[in-house]
Amino acid sequence: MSRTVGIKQVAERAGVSPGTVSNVLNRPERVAEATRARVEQAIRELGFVRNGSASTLRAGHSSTLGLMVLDLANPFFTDVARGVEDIASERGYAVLLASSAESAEREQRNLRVFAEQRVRGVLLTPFGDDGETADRLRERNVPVVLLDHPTPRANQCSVAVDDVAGGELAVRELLDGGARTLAFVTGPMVLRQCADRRRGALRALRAAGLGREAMREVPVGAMNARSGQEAARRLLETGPPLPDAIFCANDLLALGVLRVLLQAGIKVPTDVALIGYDDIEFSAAAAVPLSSVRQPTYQLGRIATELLLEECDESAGHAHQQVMFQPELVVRESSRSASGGPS
Amino acid sequence: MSRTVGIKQVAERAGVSPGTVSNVLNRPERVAEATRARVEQAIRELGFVRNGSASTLRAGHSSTLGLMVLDLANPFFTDVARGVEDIASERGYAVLLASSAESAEREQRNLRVFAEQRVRGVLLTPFGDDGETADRLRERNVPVVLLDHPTPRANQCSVAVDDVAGGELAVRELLDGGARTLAFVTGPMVLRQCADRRRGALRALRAAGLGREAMREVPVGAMNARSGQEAARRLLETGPPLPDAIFCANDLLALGVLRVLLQAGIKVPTDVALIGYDDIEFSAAAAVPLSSVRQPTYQLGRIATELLLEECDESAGHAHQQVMFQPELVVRESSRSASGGPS
DNA sequence: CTCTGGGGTTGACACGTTTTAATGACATGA
DNA sequence: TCATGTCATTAAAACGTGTCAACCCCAGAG
Repeated sequence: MSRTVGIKQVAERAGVSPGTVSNVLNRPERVAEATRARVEQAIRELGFVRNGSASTLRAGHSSTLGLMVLDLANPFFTDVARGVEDIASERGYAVLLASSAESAEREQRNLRVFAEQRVRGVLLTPFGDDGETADRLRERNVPVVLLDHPTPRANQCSVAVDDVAGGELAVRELLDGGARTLAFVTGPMVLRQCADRRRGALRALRAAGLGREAMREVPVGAMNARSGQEAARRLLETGPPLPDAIFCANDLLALGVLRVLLQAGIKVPTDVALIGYDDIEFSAAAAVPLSSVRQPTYQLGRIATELLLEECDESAGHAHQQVMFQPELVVRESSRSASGGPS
Repeated sequence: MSRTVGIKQVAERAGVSPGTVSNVLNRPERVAEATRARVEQAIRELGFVRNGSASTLRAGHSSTLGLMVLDLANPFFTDVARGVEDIASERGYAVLLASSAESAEREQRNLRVFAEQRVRGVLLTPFGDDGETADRLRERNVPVVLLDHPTPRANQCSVAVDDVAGGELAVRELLDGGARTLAFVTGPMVLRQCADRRRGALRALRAAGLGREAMREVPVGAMNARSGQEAARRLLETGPPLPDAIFCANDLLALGVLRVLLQAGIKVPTDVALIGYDDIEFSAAAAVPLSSVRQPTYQLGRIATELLLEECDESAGHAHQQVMFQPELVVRESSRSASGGPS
């Protein structure tokens, strides 16, 4: 029935004061070789583990970062998370991982948990794009880096990929394949990712001399495969004249769409061309290997974390940065038929 | 330059003592209607957020659960995590999510973070199977529920799926399809999942009157698609007589294998049959829809969390349970050719 | 009138750590 | 011998919350 072992018990065992133990833990250089060894042995013998809450309470903030993504089930975000964790743990930070599951309510709830835990900083892929959420955090002196979300404002860091350019790349590819009528399968427009990719798509249309009526929009509630299937069914039901090509705001959506199309006996890309976004690992292995728009996912997480830690480290004068990567088109089989597509 | 707002500031503003504010937060029924309203308003006005570290410090434990999985990039585990988060947040608990990335060192490091944060309990998919890790946690009075890991020991809870039965199902399916020589693509044998599925596979072989030499084992370092590709390349390189069928310990491995086979012009299932494990969402959408072994993934997370919370709630006399689900075979196209397979 | 009881509220302490100013030990130089 | 300085260690005071015994007030009973 060993009582909880704290810095005090360690001190007693090593024959020093609690303050010295604390010094061994935090500024080992200030303590004499011999005593340090004694303390360290006592720590091992007692199996002491520092009480993080007490440290946090005393310091006013923890050594934990909060990472909030839109959807943990999306390989895109787990890749980002890998990048975040790698850097964070390298620097001695732990990561509190949470998913807003594309719901404003869950986002707020999770941010409250972050706040209660007094996380040192937050990496946020916001659900809405108003920036209000981030502002509220900054008011509380919590550094925030926007993740996969650009910002025009100079008072905060952000790391993002140019989704307008990406949308343009995708649709240009479809148009180059010969498509003249399109469908855009997308999640809710409050998601900046969707809105920007749509803008890019429209831009590509315009550049090709087509009006926006050439692209039918098929909005669904979430950015996952299930919603993709729903979208495809809706497309099939509402009219036989299928579009020449479909642009999905997301690879998950695209995989769902693809599945339903194939089940309905529709050939991809011969009957309908298809392109997704994110280039998740599974896209290359799909029934018809999926063309997509690749982003430097892992890098996104790394860079964002580095910026955040730099901002947390008040010693260094930190200049806010808005990093913007360029996406890259990955052409596989789904986007244009071997013949060059319908014309 | 507002000073940090704590229970004390709230008390002052509401004209009550700090103790009362604490009561409003933790035992609202003990405080009179009118004062409660006043306090709650003060809380809103000041934007007060309870300091979790202080609570934790005082209480001796947080209201946070630790969840450690083998691989966050594996949809199997993100599904489990969804189940965990749903139950946890329903009961007012937060979830500290960590991935051991199939590395003993990372597992230990993350568990140390859990320990420092004084998590209330841990859901653990252990990397090794010796049970020592779980024991050490229990010594510290941290309730542990083993997740996706059965235990014969009556002194702890566990939730698992019968992987031996699953391995048997998978291989029997391949044998029923006419296969006589097999390959087993698997992660390291320290992973219980791999070891058990292998045992099941061997049992199926025996039942069919075949010796263990009928199944060639192809071990790889990790349970992901990249490793699957590596395994397939190794199979292709080492000899033209390919096995009739391949059993992968994991859908991720199977997707990797599938990809390389198809690239090499090998027809699945005509030339080689293939079956995976987990039935992740992407398997159905693969180039050749993947046969697999389905587990009640989401349920796994839910039940495990319920058990853990029950164990944390010391008031209720908690009886340790070992829950074991049965897996289910999902036959798609990859496991047997339309003709009934080679014979 | 006093006594009793109970609901509502308070004040003070404890939780485990970090930090700061103070203390002690010891050597050096005057 | 004493002043001075350096280095290692210590004692004590926070940090913000939860708990618990004590307290106050008022109603109802005697």
